[in-house]
Amino acid sequence: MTPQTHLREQIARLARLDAATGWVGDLNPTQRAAISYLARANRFSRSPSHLSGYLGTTRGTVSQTLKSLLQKGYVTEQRSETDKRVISFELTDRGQKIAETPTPLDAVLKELSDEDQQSLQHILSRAMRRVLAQNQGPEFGPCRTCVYHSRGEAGSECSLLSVALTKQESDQICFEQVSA
Amino acid sequence: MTPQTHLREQIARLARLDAATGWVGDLNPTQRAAISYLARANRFSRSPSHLSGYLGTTRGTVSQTLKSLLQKGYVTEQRSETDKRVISFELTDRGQKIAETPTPLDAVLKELSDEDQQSLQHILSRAMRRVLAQNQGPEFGPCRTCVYHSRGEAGSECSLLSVALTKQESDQICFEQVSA
DNA sequence: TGCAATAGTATCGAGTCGCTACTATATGCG
DNA sequence: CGCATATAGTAGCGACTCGATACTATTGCA
Repeated sequence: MTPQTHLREQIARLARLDAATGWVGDLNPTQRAAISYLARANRFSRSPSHLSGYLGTTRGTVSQTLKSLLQKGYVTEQRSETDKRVISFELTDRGQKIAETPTPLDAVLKELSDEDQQSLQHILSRAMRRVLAQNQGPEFGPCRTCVYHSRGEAGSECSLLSVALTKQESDQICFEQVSA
Repeated sequence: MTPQTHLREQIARLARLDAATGWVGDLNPTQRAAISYLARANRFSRSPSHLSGYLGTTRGTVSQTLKSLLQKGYVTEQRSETDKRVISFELTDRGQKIAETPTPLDAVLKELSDEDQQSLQHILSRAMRRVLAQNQGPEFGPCRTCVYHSRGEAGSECSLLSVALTKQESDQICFEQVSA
């Protein structure tokens, strides 16, 4: 077995074990991942299409996932005014609470030294960028790191969509984001 | 969002994207994980129970997974002589071929610097040990790193099960393994 | 000998997931 | 303008995962 395969198995196993032990209430791992995404994504990026891009699955599957989250009261949906094909989802208080609940893996990662956490962060980001380049998928990074992000006097702005951004919004992730 | 949550999401997303893009033929991610495990586990550790311990799932689920792999010709099963409750699975040539096929994530990890690969290895191992300690599950490390492993003149031996081990077997993983 | 522990399986219901087919809306081009 | 094409989302199918529960067969211990 190559060292890369060993690494890959470790990553997969960590994710799997966290998913297995991290069930909260009636949410399976995918449903929880969807909630995590909605908690981080900005208002332009909370549609089924974007979620499927982030999760690496199809729109059909995501549609089902969101339908069940809707039925269980974790999210609400709203059709866009400007483009009537688009639906934007939002977390309810109940969903927000789930997003803020740490998993067993969170606790373990917190116990690592700051140095280890930073290295891990950097190495995983590098790997992630390469995977995404291979998939030709968007990065979903935060606005503040984007080439279209410009800091004005009264706040920041997205020069691509021509909208003002609050400080909070600059930290949210966006499907259009391109690392500067 | 805490930095740990960000790390956890990166791990989960990498695993998810690899699973999504890494379909080989008619095998889903779990089925592939099962094949990877069987390729690495020694002859004492290739039963449904051990696989379920490794994957963090239940015996019932694993039983189904192995049944479908059996039907599709990736594995064969054999009842143990000594304990007639136990079934040991083995990869067919077809299964072996799958285990040796690298995934997209393998390729990406290979492009990382040797230093990054080593750091990642160490940090993930540390995290894994803590997760397993929390779950009270076995490590499934290779025999050669085990407290019960003793190197004799003609080869190595497992002092727990009292069996001689070939060089190859010392590199396989075992459900009884306890890091020295 | 008898009873608890263990290994594995069957079955159920909810859900994932790729796939194909479908509807509705938007957009580009002649 | 009008029509073709692209895009957003959904419905339904079949294979499968997964937790849960209930079950059989075998083993081990008191």
